[in-house]
Amino acid sequence: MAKKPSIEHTSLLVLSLLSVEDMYGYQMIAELTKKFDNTFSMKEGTLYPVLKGLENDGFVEVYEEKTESGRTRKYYHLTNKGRRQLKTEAETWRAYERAINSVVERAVYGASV
Amino acid sequence: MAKKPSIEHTSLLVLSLLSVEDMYGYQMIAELTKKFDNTFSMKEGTLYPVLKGLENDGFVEVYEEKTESGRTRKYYHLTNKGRRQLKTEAETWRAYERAINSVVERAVYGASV
DNA sequence: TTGACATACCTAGAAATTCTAAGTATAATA
DNA sequence: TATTATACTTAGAATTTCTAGGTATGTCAA
Repeated sequence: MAKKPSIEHTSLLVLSLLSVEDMYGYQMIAELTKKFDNTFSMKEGTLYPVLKGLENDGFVEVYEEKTESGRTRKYYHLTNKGRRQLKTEAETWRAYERAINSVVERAVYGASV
Repeated sequence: MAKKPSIEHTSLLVLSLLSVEDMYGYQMIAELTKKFDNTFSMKEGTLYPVLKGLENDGFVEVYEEKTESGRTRKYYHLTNKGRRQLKTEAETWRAYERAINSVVERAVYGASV
């Protein structure tokens, strides 16, 4: 249901996270794992290709930074174009959510014994 | 994000509709098209294979009925097993919805000119 | 009665997204 | 020094949905 491309949960989540602060991939997964407490989880094999796509579309910019320990991380920064995209995707999500709920809320769960 | 099989929007919507009354495929599409006013639409190529799957899983039962005009329709009836499945899928959907929203609601849309 | 259109259902193959299951490399720790 | 945690990457498979056809019947106008 609903053209897949119009929902795009992964990019919506990533753009939302990046609208607050710059983050690196592994950190996003940790953040989401916490919020989604065990129920759902974003896989690395899902995230990294999506990040590459967001970069290609100009929605995020990448820069490398070293920790004190010397480890290198790739930080992602939301561009203005990315922020507009976030707004669009968030609106699409909300419309989709409302539509699903308008059907699900009417559902009758009572056992029809 | 989120194992596809755990969301299953199409079956959630179908089971929800059938929890209220028996319906036939074409009717479900008409119903959903109305509720989703133009934003999303369930395609026949999506619905009918899903109905077949729900039948195989014992979530729905099929029977044929003729209209006064003579046209034959295949009506779908929700079984008790299907009703339990609906409950499960609705709970999964709500958990998923909450999780997504907990991230999206924190998003900052203000242009960072 | 013929053609056009709406209803009603079906299906194969493609497209899109996500997952699995590896792999590489470095830092921390035990 | 070996193991674990961090951090990123990728190929191929799995799953869901869409595209784009197809069949068949009933209605209605010309």
